[in-house]
Amino acid sequence: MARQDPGFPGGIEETEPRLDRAQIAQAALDLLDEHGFDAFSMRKLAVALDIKSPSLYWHVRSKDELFDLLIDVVLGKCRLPAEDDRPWTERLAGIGLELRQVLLAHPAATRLLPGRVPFGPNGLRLADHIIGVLRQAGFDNRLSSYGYLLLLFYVTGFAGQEIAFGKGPDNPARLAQITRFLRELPADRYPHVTAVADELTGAPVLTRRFELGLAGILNELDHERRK
Amino acid sequence: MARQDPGFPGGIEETEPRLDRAQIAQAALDLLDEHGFDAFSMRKLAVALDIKSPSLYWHVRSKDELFDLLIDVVLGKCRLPAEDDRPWTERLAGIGLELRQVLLAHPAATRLLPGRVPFGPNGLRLADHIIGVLRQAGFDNRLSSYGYLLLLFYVTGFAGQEIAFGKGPDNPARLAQITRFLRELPADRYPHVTAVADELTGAPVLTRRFELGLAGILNELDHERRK
DNA sequence: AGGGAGACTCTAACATCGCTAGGGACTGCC
DNA sequence: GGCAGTCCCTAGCGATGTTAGAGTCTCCCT
Repeated sequence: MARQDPGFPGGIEETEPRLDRAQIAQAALDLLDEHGFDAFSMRKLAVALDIKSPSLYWHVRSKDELFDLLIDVVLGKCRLPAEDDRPWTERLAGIGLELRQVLLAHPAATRLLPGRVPFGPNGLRLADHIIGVLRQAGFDNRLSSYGYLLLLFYVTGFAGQEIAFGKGPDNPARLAQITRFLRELPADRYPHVTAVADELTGAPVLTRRFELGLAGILNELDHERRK
Repeated sequence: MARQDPGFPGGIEETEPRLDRAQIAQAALDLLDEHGFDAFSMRKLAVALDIKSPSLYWHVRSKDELFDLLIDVVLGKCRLPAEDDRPWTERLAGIGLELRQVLLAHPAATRLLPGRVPFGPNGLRLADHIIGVLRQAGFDNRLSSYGYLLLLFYVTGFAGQEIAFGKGPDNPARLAQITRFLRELPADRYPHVTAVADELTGAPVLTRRFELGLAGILNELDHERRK
């Protein structure tokens, strides 16, 4: 009989110390990091684990479930600071930056996040932490859940697009390709794009932009509370 | 010899009225809309077009390039209002809402957007419009490009996650599944998540939350200019 | 009129993929 | 001794993205 796991994909395991699921997910993440998303397959993962590919399916229901586990491994790398007395905006901004950095460190895995609900054990721990910060700051349940989703959506969306633009730790070639493309555009048809082409792809780091939008979201959340 | 297209994927075609690329992309979008992402394949697309699958490769370099074209078709559905005298924040907020709505109307296609640079003809038209609004409002080139990327990243990220949570036009079942899962969580381990579980998945529409974050981003952009 | 160059499609096939069926070996418990 | 569970295997199915290469049709140039 196949090994069981709870009803929700990527969900909680009732007996924690399952040896192999963690190992498999980690190996998959390593493969993804090293060779990229397109080069990944269950068969290659099996080779990396010195196993035949069908054996994987005793531990994991499907490739998709593996990806859920893998996302949770990534989220587990997010360090959550212990409770402190900084203002909540500062604490959440820190978490946002941390999450973005973790995602950027695993570009191939980040491509899997959109379209998934990150509610494995580590994802839930992250969610609980964020919602906890908001509730302790005096937000009601409704606004706390707003805040969590906004933060999550913003960070994953930003990081995902950031990777697409080639601003992962690697891949400056991709950025150069985009820049060249934008420069060669007909200026009469896209006057504004061509005018700002260098600024669009220029700055090698988007951190400033990221912080800008993040601060805006947190401010707005604050205003909403005072209303 | 294979049909040519410019160096950048999803880029501009030099002679506009290519008959079949548009038809193929539209048919692919229809297939995606109707049967979802996982059910899509080049062979099925060929059947839908009453063609054998290898013939597709005369028009399109690869499945990936097809996806680029397809994204651009979706972005083309974004209606851009003619120039008016509303304040720039209002104009951009309108575009953001419009873009989100267009993406939500094509959930399967939206899953393709993260990880891609949306610089087909329609994507560029959209970019030029947004950057144009900002520049006319007095933003310099740097902040205008900031603003465009922020808006784009935020909207695509939000819509993508929104779809993941099952809040597309369809799929209330998915949402119910998540709610049930959250309710059954151990409250001692995830006290905050379980406390706000109903609020997290409750409201059937996220528009309010979307607008909240969007307003925050635009406000922050405004502050940045005044500095 | 003839010929050649595309444009567009086809058949055939390759390598790879996710995944299932079914069975063997090992362990520990009644 | 046997039963149940755990974990891995071999074999193979059906589907996928893509390439090779040849066929047909149209149109233009001489």
